[in-house]
Amino acid sequence: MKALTVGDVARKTGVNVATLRYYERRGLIPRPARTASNYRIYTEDAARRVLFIKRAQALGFSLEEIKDLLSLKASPVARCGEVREIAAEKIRTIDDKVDALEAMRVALSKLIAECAGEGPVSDCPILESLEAGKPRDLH
Amino acid sequence: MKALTVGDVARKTGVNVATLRYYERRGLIPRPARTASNYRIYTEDAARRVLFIKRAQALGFSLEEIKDLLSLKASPVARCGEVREIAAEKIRTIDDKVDALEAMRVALSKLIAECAGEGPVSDCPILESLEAGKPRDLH
DNA sequence: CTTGACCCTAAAGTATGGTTTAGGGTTTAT
DNA sequence: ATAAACCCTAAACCATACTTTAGGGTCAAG
Repeated sequence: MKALTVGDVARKTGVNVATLRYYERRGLIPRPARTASNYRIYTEDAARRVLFIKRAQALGFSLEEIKDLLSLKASPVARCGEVREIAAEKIRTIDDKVDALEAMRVALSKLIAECAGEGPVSDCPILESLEAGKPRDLH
Repeated sequence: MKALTVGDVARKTGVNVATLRYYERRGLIPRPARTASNYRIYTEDAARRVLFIKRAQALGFSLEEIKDLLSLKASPVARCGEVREIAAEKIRTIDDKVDALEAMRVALSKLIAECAGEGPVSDCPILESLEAGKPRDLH
């Protein structure tokens, strides 16, 4: 396998070189070998690992969770069920976020529906409903 | 109207006293009058304003956006349509977030469906799909 | 008159995921 | 041999919304 510089890995994976060094500090990618002049030397494996990280991020995993996923992946005794449970838990937190956003959406839609969009803000039903003493059924 | 200390307002609104001082620094609530010993003296109005802020936050508005809403509210020339437009724009960003979360959810569900939850992680389809060279139809 | 509950300020810390800066070597092409 | 393009480190900075800490006054009850 051929040697890659930090810039090569950055280009291959689409991340900033500073980000690669940051991932290394965070323990998400192993410390690579170094040249005599102290330059990092990566293998293709490192680039693959960065892509793993990016994909997991796209699925909503935090760097800490990805770190857990990676150590699970490297563990000889870990069971597939553990990974599945992490994914299932992530779905639950996604659902919670969606529910919260939907509630906001519904509340905002109601307010907009009440607002003709005309007249001064002193008559604005949206602002009015945000004021104390007039708690509409926003929840 | 009777005078309220920062602690009174905190209790009435359910926020931390440090948060009230923070809102003041951020320009979300006006600087209140002070006693001879430099204690903040609030009116009921201030408490109402804090509740406005909390409600707007619950609808997904950031402190900066709430600041805009508050100045619009105080403006004699502002039109109700401006508030409506801000709310409409907020709905659009909420929808974008929901869409992104739904996409994650779908992708994770597919992965979980593929995983029997048994066997070592070396055979885990979830981890496999996150690896390079095996980009399933996650999007 | 002392003690505990409150108040004050400025500054630093928390969490998340990076990016930017400062200051300084190395490698590559011309 | 020199300039551009890269590499290195440590530390600071960005956004968001607060909380915590440190060090120090004030007020009400007993």
